[in-house]
Amino acid sequence: MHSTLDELFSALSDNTRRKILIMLLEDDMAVTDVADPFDMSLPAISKHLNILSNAGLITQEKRGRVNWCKLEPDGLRDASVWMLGFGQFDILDIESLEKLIETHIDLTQAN
Amino acid sequence: MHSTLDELFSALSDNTRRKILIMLLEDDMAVTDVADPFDMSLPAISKHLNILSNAGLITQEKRGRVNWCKLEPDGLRDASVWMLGFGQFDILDIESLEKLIETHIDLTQAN
DNA sequence: TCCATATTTAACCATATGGTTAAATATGGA
DNA sequence: TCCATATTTAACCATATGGTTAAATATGGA
Repeated sequence: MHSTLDELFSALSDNTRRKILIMLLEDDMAVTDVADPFDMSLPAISKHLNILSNAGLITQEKRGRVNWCKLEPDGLRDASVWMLGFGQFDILDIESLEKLIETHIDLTQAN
Repeated sequence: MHSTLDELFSALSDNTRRKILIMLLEDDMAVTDVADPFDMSLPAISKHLNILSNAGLITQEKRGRVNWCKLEPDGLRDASVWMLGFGQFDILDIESLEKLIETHIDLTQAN
């Protein structure tokens, strides 16, 4: 639950783990299916998934033999907050931020 | 120059380095002054500064005996872009984003 | 010229990280 | 009951990381 910024940024610092996060953006996945596209052993993937869990970026839920992995929506929050707090957010151009907000408002009103 | 996301997130995953970045937000600093608040040897700080440099988060400029460290304004860009691309930006509440934009616009018009 | 100051380099060390293979564990299903 | 499937655990390994102290280097200034 209470993962540190160290754990968060450290979890994000590996390309395999970032790819896994992107995959989980699509849908929840079983460990074996997460491992499939990688040229790497199952235990290695299992370890990566543990690291992502401990960082609070995913959750895992065992149903039967299958351990389902799903993205934790708030996982990136603390990292984003740190970066915002860092005050360097002018790095993102305002237009794309405004678009993001419009999109968000549209979605909000649609619900 | 071309630092990878691995290097970037990895550089951010250490609290000493994050503190150094925050310090440099205030002003450029000499290596010795950066080291001052930390209970750590100068060579250790020197290594941290190298890691930050390689990640593109700071630049160093030697003038005389003194190596001046300064924040690289675009350093966090790639990390932010990845996080935005990840599409999880609803994690930040819209109001604070809007405030950020207003502030930015104010600053822009003031210039 | 010679000492002080600022910083890096070298050599080292303990622990962490990211991978492996082999074995163990747990559940599903014939 | 017994085999297959899904996954983790254990033991191991090479390399990376974050720290240390001692020595080297380079510049400034009396």
